[in-house]
Amino acid sequence: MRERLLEIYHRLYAAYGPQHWWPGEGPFEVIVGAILTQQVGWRNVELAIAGLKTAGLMDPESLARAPLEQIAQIIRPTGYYNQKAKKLKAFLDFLNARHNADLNKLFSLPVDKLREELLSVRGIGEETADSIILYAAEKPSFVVDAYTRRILTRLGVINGEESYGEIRELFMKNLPEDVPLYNEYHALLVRHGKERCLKRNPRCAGCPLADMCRASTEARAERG
DNA sequence: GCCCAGGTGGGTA
DNA sequence: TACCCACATGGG
Repeated sequence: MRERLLEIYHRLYAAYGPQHWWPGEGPFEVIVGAILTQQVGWRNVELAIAGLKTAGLMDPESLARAPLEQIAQIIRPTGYYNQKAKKLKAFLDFLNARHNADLNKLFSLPVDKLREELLSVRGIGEETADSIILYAAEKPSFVVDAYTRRILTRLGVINGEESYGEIRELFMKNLPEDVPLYNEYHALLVRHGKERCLKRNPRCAGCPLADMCRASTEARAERG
């Protein structure tokens, strides 16, 4: 499995190159972006982040002081804006209550404890927690998303029914614990996922994983 | 007009 | 546990 996961990584890297994730500046902006990107395209998130910066709210203190309604209006382009405004507030309340509003204190926790605390915040689920750990705290926690599941299923690496935690463990138990590797791997899976090759490129022209896809399809056919 | 996008939490059986 | 639903805007 280790060789297989590394082969996929090397193919994607050769095809797409470094993705320079996370897009954005600084740990707080990464956290805000991780919450705002839930179930919405990144382009919409950029609009919201620009709006927060213009309003002078892209720091924990200012955002914590801003009225919920103001935040909601600024982040409208990301959809679910009322929910997401509450999620941002919930994180800030947590940071203030548990870590004296200091991101460095939060990030000084061991990964498991950090993950557990993030998951206790209303509105932060597994993917958002892992995104914050990996891309804001820069600690090793593999991020699994819809593209990850779709691509691995297509390649026959998983059957698609696995839980988030099972897929995360598949990566973390088979790959070296390496932050830059986790960073690039997840970013490349998203990059590849956006190709939508199944819909728009049925013949897999130029796809770096085309032969692996075909082998998986044939193996499935043989099993019946 | 329709479908999808770097999810999450709450409710019901 | 396994579904089902609400949350909502912008781009193809």
